[in-house]
Formats: sequence, structure tokens, C-alpha cells
Amino acid sequence: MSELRAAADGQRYRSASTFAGLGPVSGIDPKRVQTFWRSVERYVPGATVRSGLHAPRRLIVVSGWACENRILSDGRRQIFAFVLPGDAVDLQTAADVGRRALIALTHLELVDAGVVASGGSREAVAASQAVERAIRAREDRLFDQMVRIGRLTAKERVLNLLLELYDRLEAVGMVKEHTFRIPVTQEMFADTLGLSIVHINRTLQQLRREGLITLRAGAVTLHNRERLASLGCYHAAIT
Amino acid sequence: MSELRAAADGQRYRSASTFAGLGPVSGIDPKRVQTFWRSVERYVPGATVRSGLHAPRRLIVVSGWACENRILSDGRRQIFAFVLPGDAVDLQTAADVGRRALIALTHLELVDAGVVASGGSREAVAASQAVERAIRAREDRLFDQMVRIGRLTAKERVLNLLLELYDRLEAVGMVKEHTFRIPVTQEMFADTLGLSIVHINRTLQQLRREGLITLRAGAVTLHNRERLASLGCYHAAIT
DNA sequence: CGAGACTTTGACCGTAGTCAATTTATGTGG
DNA sequence: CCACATAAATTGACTACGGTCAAAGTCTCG
Repeated sequence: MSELRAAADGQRYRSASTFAGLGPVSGIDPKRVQTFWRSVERYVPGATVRSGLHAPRRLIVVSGWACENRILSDGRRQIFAFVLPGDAVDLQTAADVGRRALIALTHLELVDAGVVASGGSREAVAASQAVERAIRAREDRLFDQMVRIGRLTAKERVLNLLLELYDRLEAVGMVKEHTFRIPVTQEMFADTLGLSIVHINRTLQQLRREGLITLRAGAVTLHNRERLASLGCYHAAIT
Repeated sequence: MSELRAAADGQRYRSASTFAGLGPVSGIDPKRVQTFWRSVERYVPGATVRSGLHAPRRLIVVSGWACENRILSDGRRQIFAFVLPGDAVDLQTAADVGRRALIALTHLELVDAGVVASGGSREAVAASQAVERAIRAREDRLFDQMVRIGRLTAKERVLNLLLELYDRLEAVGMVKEHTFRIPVTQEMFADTLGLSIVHINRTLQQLRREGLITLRAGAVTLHNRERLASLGCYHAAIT
């Protein structure tokens, strides 16, 4: 990917309000922002985020998309979750290499949650709580994901996932006119939703034919969100 | 269930060393054990464990089996995990009623993790760390479960799950001669593994015909664990 | 313009689901 | 200890959702 491309990528997948996902963390003391930016880790698309050697690490996404996945020895892959700007993840120690990896899907900027939430100032406390909430929200989504692949039909799975992404991106100002950018190939959808790539393709075609979604050039539009939620067994978590 | 039955149930699903699953917690100060037992919560089969009203609660299973599940409005059910003696779970607040419930499968005894890990004594610290590890182990298993339902075949799913249960129960001394008791109906297997009850039945039959497992009257025997692990894509987590 | 990644399509297959009936536990009350 | 009620397991026949294979078409980017 060229420098130019990388820049565009950065723009496209950066939240309007960088720490929006952390709620209370926005409007932080400029002096501390300095500290954040000094500790930013950057990854290029396809790179594996390094995990802690001994202790687990908690990270916050500043910009870009990532996914958590596992690859089986025979090549099968399961993507567990997508990680978006404002999200928190915790990476285990090197011990579970091969069991769960965090992979950058775009240019990715991360900060250590410890840095954001350190110090005893009122805002650091707020940040710490926000990180806590984000970690918890992530775990809740793992259950949604399990329901998707365990009990929903192909069509439901796709709609349900798109709706989740929609809501999460909307919360950080990354949805415009019912549309958001999505750096996810059909192969990745397949590996997320427990389906084959061919079947994902056909399911998407069907959704398009039915006028439910628009999906091209890495941008998705959801028409009639209410109807999609009903068709996709989607119920947003109470936050 | 009769009183007699209940007693048998208690015996059958109690770990040999009650807190064995917590490792370091075993061999605890008798005075503190008193405290534990005063705070034990008991549930009958089928009961829903009550969640915290405002704050999340962390619980440790002393005896019995439970499962975490979600039931969709159209009746479909997904079981997320089985909870065994020695395991820790965290229950969210009442806010996510309907999204994740903890259901007793047998007579069930729980203690609050806070009680076990409270105080500053050396053993309380050890207990606290053990609870931490148990919570983390639980989360790791969620990923294994996702791989099962997302990427394994029916046969692999069944074997993989049985092997996980085997290893977890063995760790707390509840496996004897490659055999353990398992209070799980085929319908529950189906709802765990994202399959239909009929297909679970046929898969089990096949495994029996192939001489890989024995399963009757709520007891499972795994013959040739190595071979099963290979057939079930099973790799125990590094602990 | 060419290479490689990604998407799309068709033909065919097979794993797993559905429906419905039967058999076999399991547990309760008499 | 037996009879009945209910839950759980089993079986057969048939269906269908989704997988596999293979080829062609598109899009990106260097």
C-alpha cells in the first residue's frame, strides 16, 4: 500500500472524535494527550499486534480496524470479533499464540489502556471506568457472535453482523447517511460467520436484490434499519 | 426431584476436593471456610441464578453443573458454556436479562468470589489470583466454543466438547477410569453445538459404533483420548 | 498493461434440518 | 413394587441449506 493510500486509509477509518468510543474520555487534558500520542503503536494492514510477553496488555484502538482470530492447523480460520476505533481489547500473553491473534485490517493506531487511565486525576479515573466498560462490552459481543454462528441462518447472520457494526460505528460518528466503510472481504465475512465464501456471496446478492442493503467498494448502506433488525434477529444491547 | 435424588445428585456432581479448580485456594484456613459456607447459595436443577441488581457479581461453583445461555424470542436457544465445580463466572447486572442467564443443571452450590478472596491474608491474595485465572480461563473457552460452532464439523464439535469437559473435570478429580458423569441431554448438546437434536443423536450413535466413546445413563467414557483429540481438533490450552 | 486479489456464477453434492412416529428411560403417585 | 405420565432418545423418510469445485469476470495497484 502506498503512502498516499495509507493516508486515505487513516482518514477513512479514523473516528470523527478520536476517543469517542470511550465516552467520558473525550475532552481530555491536552497535556495527557501528549502522553498518549507518544505511546501510540502503529501497524500496517495484515500485521499481527504483538501481545504482552508475560503480563496481558489492554489496548485501545485510536484509529483503524482489526480482528481477533484463530487459524487451525488445517487452515480453517475463525474470526472472533472486529475491533473498531474506541474499542478496548485485552491481549493475552505470548502463551496463547495460535489461540487468539489480533490482526490489523487497515492501518491501525493503538494506545495502551494503562497509559490512558494512569494517574489519579478525575479524568484518569473516568478513563479507567470507560476502559472497563469497553472491555465488558466486548465480552458481551462475544455472546452475540456465538448466537449468530450457532443459531442464526445465513441471511440472519449477515444482517445481524452488519447491524452490530452499524451501531458501533454510529456511536463513534463513523456512519454518514446510513452508510459506513468496511475493510472486510467476503472471505473474512465467511470466516466470521461460519459460512463458505461462496455462500456469503450468494447471501449478499440476495440481500441486494431484495433492496435491503447496498454494498460496493468497501461501503455498506443499510436501508430500513428497523426491518433489517427484525430480519436479522438483532436487538442492541442495553448500554 | 426427591430429597433422596437430590442427595445423590449432590454427591455425583461434587468435586473430590471441593475447591480443587481454584488450585491455590485449596488448603484454606478452616476459620475462613466457615465464612464461605455461611454465604453459599443453593439452586435446584432448572433454576436461574440471580444476577446482581446493580453491580456485576463473581461467583465460584462449589458443586454441581450449570450452563450459560440465551433464548431467542422465537424459542431458539444457544448455550454458551458449561460451568463446573471450581469454575468462576461473572454475572452481569439485571440489565442483560434475556441476553445471558446462568441456569443450574443439577443441584448447585455457589459462593461469592468476593467472600473467598476478601481480607489481606496471604491465602486471600492467592485465592483472588486463582479467581482471576479462572475468569480468564473461562473467557479463553468462549473462543474455543466459537471455533467449534463456527468451523468444526458435527463429529468434531461433539468430540471437542467432550474432551474439554473431560480435561476440566479431570483437573478437579471428577474423572474415574476415563469416565465422568454428565447431566446434559442431547437437546442441550444440540443447543450448545449449533446442531439439531436429531443430528446430535446420529453423531453420537456413529461415535459409539466406531468405538470412540461410551455414553449411557448420564456417564461418558472416552476411549483412546489421543485419537479423539486428533479427530476432534482438540488442543488443550496451555495453563 | 499485467499480476494477484477479490467477486461472481453454474453445476452438483452432502451435511445437517425437519417432520413424525416409536421406543426407552425416568420419576411420581398409588 | 407397579402403572402411568412425561421427558429423552431413536429411527426413517424426505428436504434444503449451505459446501465444494471449477471457471470466468472485476477490480486494484504497481
